[in-house]
Amino acid sequence: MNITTWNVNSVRRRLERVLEWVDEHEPDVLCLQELKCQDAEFPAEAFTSRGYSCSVFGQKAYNGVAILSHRARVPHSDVVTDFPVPGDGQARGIACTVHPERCAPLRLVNLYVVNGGELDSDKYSYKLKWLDALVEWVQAERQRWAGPMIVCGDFNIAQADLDVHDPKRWAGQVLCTDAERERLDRLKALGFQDSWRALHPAERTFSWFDYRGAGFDRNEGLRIDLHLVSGLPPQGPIDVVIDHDARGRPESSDHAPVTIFLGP
DNA sequence: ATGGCACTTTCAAAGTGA
Repeated sequence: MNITTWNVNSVRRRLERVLEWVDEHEPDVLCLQELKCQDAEFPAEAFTSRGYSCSVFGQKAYNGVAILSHRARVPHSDVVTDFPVPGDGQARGIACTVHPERCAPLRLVNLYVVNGGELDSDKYSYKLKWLDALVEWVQAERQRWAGPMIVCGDFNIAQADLDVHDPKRWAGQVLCTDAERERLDRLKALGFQDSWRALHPAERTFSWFDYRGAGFDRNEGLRIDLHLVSGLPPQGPIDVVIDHDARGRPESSDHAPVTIFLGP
């Protein structure tokens, strides 16, 4: 069983790249962020014809999240959207239960965390408020659901300096502030572990690279796309892969797809 | 301090991203 998270930076603009990747990797579950389209514009047919069912929470021009799962191998159910701040007009959260053939059902949360703009902006204060609401929401969800849970997505927070190509340059900048990191710490304190970091305790690798300044070619980026896992079987994730090949292709998203592999 | 690049809206300059 595997679950991919990928900020695609416009699903319509990126459709060929995404389908190419799906055909190559045949993921069981695909969590997308930054669709940048409304539900009706989501290219569902391209995915349903490949065997996936699509749950979409879209928005015009900005944000937008979706969970796709292979309907034969891993059907999904019990979809909820519009959290953790219901009615804010920002499509940033979608959750469901996935039902793998040979493991226990798993609650899956797909997030596009607020970016935050500049430190002195309303966007940044909203990001902190949104993260506070997220901690509350996940805590409640954890109480509703006793089984394994994964919270994945584009977190727009580099948790530690080891997740940053140039920590001095990024010190105190949005995505790296203590206030954001403190909220991510509180989320993890609910019983979640950053699966990639748990498997690679000292490695400096990134999931996002700026289009500007040839960030990818210079390996200058941030690791902000995560799978936080809770209540998995003792052996935990078998592997987590950040697909730099996909990021390096022409007309790619500025984020790489990140996939967690769970047994069996 | 600023721009670099990419995307969307609705046709062109501005807002957003990270």
